[in-house]
Order: sequence, then structure tokens, then C-alpha cells
Amino acid sequence: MSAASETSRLEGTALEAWRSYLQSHAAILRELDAELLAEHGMTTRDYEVLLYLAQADDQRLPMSALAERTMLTRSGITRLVDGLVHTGMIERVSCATDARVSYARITATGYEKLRSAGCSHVRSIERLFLARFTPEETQLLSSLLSRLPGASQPGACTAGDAQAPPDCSVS
Amino acid sequence: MSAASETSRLEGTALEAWRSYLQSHAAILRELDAELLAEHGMTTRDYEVLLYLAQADDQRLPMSALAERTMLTRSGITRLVDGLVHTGMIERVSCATDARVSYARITATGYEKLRSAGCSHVRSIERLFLARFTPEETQLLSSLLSRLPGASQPGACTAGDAQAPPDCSVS
DNA sequence: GGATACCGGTTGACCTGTCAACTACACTTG
DNA sequence: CAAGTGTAGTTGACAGGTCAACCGGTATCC
Repeated sequence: MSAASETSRLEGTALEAWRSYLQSHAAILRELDAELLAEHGMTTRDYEVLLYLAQADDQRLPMSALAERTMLTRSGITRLVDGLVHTGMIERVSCATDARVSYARITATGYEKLRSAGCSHVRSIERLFLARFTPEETQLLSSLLSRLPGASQPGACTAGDAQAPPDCSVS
Repeated sequence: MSAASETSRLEGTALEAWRSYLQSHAAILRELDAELLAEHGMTTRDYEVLLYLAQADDQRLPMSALAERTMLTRSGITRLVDGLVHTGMIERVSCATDARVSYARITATGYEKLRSAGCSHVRSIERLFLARFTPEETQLLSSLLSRLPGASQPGACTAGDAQAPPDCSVS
């Protein structure tokens, strides 16, 4: 039980890549979450859900579609949406053709909230992530990461998604 | 409230890179966690803590050092260690020179557990992450990711750290 | 047109981690 | 050395998420 520093299987660069991948993710998301919470009183999850709804046809999506996009479980989404309904940013709408499904629809207030949070959130993402790379590097990084599992989910963006809400194009 | 698909600020490649980054992380970690749990009844956090301890001098570290490395809060670490103590993989040792600090030390059982979990865990990381890139690409990826915030933490590896425990060099 | 199986959503029990408050000790400083 | 300040760790209350069990509704198939 002494050789704890013996050769390890993942060494040098491989280990470094993996470590950077994990740690940067933890650090960036923590920061994004803190900022969004402090400035707009919402979590990145909330933001994400509002964004999906804003982008969807009729500003609404079935619960399961939300679950898929956010990579949460169905029960997780139920609870998250509960919260957003409670604060008036979302409302539930039942489906006319299939009584099982229930839509979440973003409200006018929710939309406003999203818009006001959007700009600063996107700026944060640029500051913490995109600003570290040249356009070519971003391109490269994108192509590398896209090979990883889960990287090309259906129509999904994940927590902290960057696509700005309408009327917030700043480029 | 109609223009939900208007130009968004992060477009094309930038958005893709960010999305892949987030989604792949979620997918990979979920998978790693599930495997480690199924095959060895431990979480990646547990694994991580055991690994840090195994690598440390005298197989022990103060709680706060563990907190730093794992990027958990001090209270988070207290609870995690509580669990590992309960299952006999770790024991607490008080410090002779400073009565405030309490060490966590890996036990022989913990060490065995770590060793038996190590190989398959590392293989999983290779399968889910490293195998997608050539050595040159890994190198490149590593250098890109290292620019991100948090990527060069003190001596830290994060949840799901890949460094294999001793006697498990498989390369 | 039932029986049966599947699907979408919610709920209860629980786990994990946070924050804030607290304890106990250590270090400085007059 | 007494007072004040900082540091290590734990604890209580809670937020956020999972899993498994469930309920109602739809679709299938004989």
C-alpha cells in the first residue's frame, strides 16, 4: 500500500486534457450561476427553460421535450416548472389532442425576465469561455468536442445555453 | 414577443462549441457515475476522494485540502467523508500539532476498493473521452482547455479524475 | 370492444450539496 | 495574559435533483 505514486494509466497530456475539461466546467458553471442568480434572481436552469420556450413555436413545449433538452429527468422538469409557474414566468397549458401531455408556455413576464437577463448572461459566457479563443480555435474546439458523447443532442442546448433572447443581438 | 428567432448574439461555431462543451460534460459524467455506481457501488466523488488520499503523504489529507481539490465546500466535504467513514473506507485522524484540523485517512479496505474500481473507471474515461482523439488532438485540446478558468487548480483533479490507483497501469 | 402494453406527467422518499450559524482552537497585539 | 481576529470543521435548514411507484390516457391487437 505504498506505491501510491506509481505509474498511472492516464498520463501527461491525456490526464491534463481530462482534468482541464472537468475543472473548467465546474468553475465556469459556478461563476455563471452565481452571476445570474445575483443579477436576475434566476438559475441557469431557469434561464435555459425560458429560452427554450421563447424559441419554440407558440412559446410552448411539452414537459418531456423540456426534459430532453435540459437533460433532466421528467420528474426534475416537473419540479423546475412548478417553480417557474409559481413565480409567474411560465404557465401550464393542456393539450387539445392528447390529454396526457401538458405544455409549459412562457408568459409575458417570463419573456421580459428572459430578455433582461439575456444580455449579461451572454456577456458572461463570452468572458469566461469564448474570449479565450480565436475564431479559428473556437472552430477547432467545436469540432473536437462535437465528437464526444451527447454533444449532438436533438435540438438541445444545455444549462447556461448561450443563444441570446430576441432583441438582444450584440455580437 | 414574436421575434424569438431573431439573430442571436452567439452564433454558429461559437454556439456550437459552447453547446458541445456543456452537453458532452453532462452526458459523460452521467455515464461515468452510473458505471462506477453499478460496478463498484461508489460515486465519482467517492472515487475522487479515495484517490487523493491514496496519493497523499501518509495516505491522509486535512478536510480543507480535500475540499479545495474536489471543489466542494467544507461542509460538503464533511458530509462526503462522513459517508466514507461510515462504510469503512476512510478514518478520521486528529492532528497532533493543530487541534483544529482533522485528517481523513484512507484505510486498507478503502485502498482495496479504490484499486478494484480504478481500472474499469479509467477504461471508461478512455472510452468516453480520450478515445475520440488522436494524441495530437488530445494535446491540442489540452492546451485550449487549459486557458479556461479553473483549469489549472492547485494540485487538483476533479470529480471523475482519471489518474489510476497504483498497480493499475494498463495504458 | 376488451385486455394489454406503452407513454406523459406527477408524487413520495431520499440523496447530495449549499449557505449561514456556530464551536473550538490558534495567532496576534496591547 | 486578555481581547480580538482568523481558521478548521461541524451542524441545521433547505434547494435541487434522482429513482421508483403510481395514475390517467392512448394505442395495439386479438
